[in-house]
Amino acid sequence: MEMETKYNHKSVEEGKYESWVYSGYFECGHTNAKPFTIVIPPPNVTGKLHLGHAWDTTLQDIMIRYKRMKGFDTLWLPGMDHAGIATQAKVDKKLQESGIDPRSMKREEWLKVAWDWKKEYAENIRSQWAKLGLSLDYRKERFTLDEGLSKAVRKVFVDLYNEGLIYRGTRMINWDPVAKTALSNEEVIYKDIEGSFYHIKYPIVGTEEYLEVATTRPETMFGDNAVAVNPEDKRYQKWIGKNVILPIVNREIPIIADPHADPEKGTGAVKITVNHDPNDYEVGKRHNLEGITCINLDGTMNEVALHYEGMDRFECREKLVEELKEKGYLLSIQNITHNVGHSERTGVPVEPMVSKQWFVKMRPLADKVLGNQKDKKNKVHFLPSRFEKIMNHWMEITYDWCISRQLWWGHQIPAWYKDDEIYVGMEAPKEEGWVQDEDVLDTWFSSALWPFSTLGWPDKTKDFEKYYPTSVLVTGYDIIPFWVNRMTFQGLHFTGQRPFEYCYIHGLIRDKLGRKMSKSLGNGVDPMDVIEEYGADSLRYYLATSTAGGTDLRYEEEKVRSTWNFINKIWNASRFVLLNLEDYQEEMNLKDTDKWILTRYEKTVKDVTKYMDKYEFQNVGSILYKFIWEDFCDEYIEMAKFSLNDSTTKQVLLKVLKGILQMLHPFMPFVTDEIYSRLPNSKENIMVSVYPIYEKSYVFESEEEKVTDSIQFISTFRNVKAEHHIGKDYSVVFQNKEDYSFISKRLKLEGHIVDACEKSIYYPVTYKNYSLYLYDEKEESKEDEEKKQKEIESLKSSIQKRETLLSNENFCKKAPEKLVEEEKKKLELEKKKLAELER
RNA sequence: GGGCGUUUAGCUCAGUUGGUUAGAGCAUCUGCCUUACAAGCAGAGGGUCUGCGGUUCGAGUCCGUAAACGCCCACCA
Repeated sequence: MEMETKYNHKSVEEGKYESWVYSGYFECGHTNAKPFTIVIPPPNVTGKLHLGHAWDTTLQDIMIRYKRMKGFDTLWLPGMDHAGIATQAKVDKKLQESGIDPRSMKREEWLKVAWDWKKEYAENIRSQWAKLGLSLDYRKERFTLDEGLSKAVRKVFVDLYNEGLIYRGTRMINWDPVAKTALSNEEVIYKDIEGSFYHIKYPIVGTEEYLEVATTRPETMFGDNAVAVNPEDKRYQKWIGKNVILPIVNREIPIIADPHADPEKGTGAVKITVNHDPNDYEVGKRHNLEGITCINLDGTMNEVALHYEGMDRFECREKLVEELKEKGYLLSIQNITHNVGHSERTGVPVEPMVSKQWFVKMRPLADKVLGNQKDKKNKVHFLPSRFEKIMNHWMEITYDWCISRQLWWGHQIPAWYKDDEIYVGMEAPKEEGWVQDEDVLDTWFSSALWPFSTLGWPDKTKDFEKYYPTSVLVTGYDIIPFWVNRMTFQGLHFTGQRPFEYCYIHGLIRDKLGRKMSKSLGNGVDPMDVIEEYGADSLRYYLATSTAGGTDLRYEEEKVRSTWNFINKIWNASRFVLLNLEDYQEEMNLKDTDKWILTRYEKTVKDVTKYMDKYEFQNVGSILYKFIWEDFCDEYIEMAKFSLNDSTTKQVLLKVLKGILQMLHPFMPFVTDEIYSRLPNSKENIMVSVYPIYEKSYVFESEEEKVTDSIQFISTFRNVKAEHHIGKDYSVVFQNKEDYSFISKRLKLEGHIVDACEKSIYYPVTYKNYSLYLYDEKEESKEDEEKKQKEIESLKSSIQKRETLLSNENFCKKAPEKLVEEEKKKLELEKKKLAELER
């Protein structure tokens, strides 16, 4: 079938993915070669993939496709994450919208709904992966709640518990009052918000005086245990040990001395609410204060808050301030901007709460990572390397990880209770009367095991033996604390090895103005829409080559369009080659121009391979773009038009085109497959063809230079001709006996060449050994003379600069000889040109 | 407060270990329908590489310093 005259991404991409999957090309285990493994960062089963996913997965697909063509046994393992809080929130919302109160359901009933949800969204995600062309081995697909992965989770929990690295305890934790669950520190996002600083009068018992206490959270005063002042603070020293009366509540609490009170902040006297503030909790421990809880788990006030019982915490704040004002306790209100922790998932301000939860003791695990990172051979290598610091810093300051979540969607904690006894084990105890912990584990607890749990661990499977540790992990820098760090310590602890050799970090996708893409701004771009308009190949190439590693990417549709143009260029160049391929023969009799393109091609193969091995796709992109568009299309194809009957030309065209397609294939799998399949003798599919290998026997330095010089001369000629607006009436006189046949053909000089010309207006065109005079047939203008003078001036100054440089002894002594020689040559050339101009 | 990143053409970005006249896409200007491609071809204009100081024969690149913007961590009564 003939190729269409324009690249049509829809018809090219149609049906290809299905045939790839069917053919089994994506499956690992075809060879005994060295394995190359990537586990996909499992997307959450909460929605559609966004551009960030498209970027992240494209990078991985490029690595996998490259390594596959390089002969590795590649495994790219797909999977998805149950995403505890996020999914539960979505399922709940859906139920509520249909008039059902999710919490009135039985756990089992609710889970059934959640699994249906999961199924639907997993299908959707798979179809998006297909659109992107990802070469995933679906036989190995995993889900974080799979039986196998659950087993790994239980094993890790039980082992850590037995080693004393998991414990249950009452601590102050971050509480999400909407999701009604505990959170880890990483799930709390601090945001600057406008707030008020309320100055409240706390009367001192037995006096007429009072302490002025400033707080941003007056509603917590029902739980106040004390007022703290700094022991060094002269203003308050006399009151230490006395009591104050809590307004409204009318409860006496002591004035204590504690360094936590900062004399510079607020009034220097700070109310201590042991159960509702992390710092106060520490103060409480130091002073043996019994905490008083005044807020319920759903964010409403409890009975301690007297007549505010049942009221939402923020409404209570408002009403309470009014009451304080009425009763004369409110001294002033100051407007301030302060940082308040919000739940990453529900977005509401978190409530510090004292609660019994499960924790992972982090110190020993983190130390193991820090130790391993000192081992250059076995550490996780970050790309770019600076991101290692982020992980190491986290390991240094990390503290115990709260892993229990009061949710239904997740791995239920493998702990059973009977009276005061606790049993932790892989399975429920056999005796009667044991009740399993209702809570589930933090989603990241199972994600942390992903690189090995997906390969069958803790069983000693063949996959685990062969494909672990994985080769590269690809993710955004925002996920380092949540995931990369935790995979690293769990991997080291349980497998004794790093979970991945390299950790390739990319940035975030932003909109054209540099803003994060978000639902609230409405600036999100659906990758499926982009694929519809420009094709997956355009999107992939754009995403992979537009930015250097680790930096953010501003999405620009114009650039995707420009990539489409590039593919259209490749399409048409291929069309040209294929249209001229009849009578194709297997003999090679290389001309200079063939040697020129082959030399450049080999250099391209060498450089591209170098950068592919370093995963520097931006560099690969620019090298390929330049080679394909400029060298292959603009020059070689144009040259080839003069020798299309030559079998060698055809063969060179084919050889270079084939290599181009192969090097582009990891970036644009669909269109390269389409064109490659049309090439003669392409028996195998491009994705399992052998990646081009640098061949020195096709490098011809002197011929390359010779042809490059003529190309430079051609370009100089066109430049002069265009600069002086010379139309079709002109004559040329060659100044020496070089071979101009090739140049004449490219410039279509035939009919313009004369032996000599009488006209006085002429322009010298000189490049290296080539030199001719260009005569314009129209009259000389003043403008032309000015231009000529300008050129003379700039030549003179350039000559001067070079002479100064060359007369510098240090330069001649210290600079590389080659550079000095080149400078000398250039100087001579310029002098020659100047002489021509001034003749 | 600690750390990191960015700052290069009108816009978005490259620029490998210091070495010709700092590159690309888009945009702009000029001339071309030259049959692979007008979503193209051939040319052109546009940058004191954020400022200052230093090392060097030579600095966008290395060192120091200042600024602007952004991010992370910690603190945040």
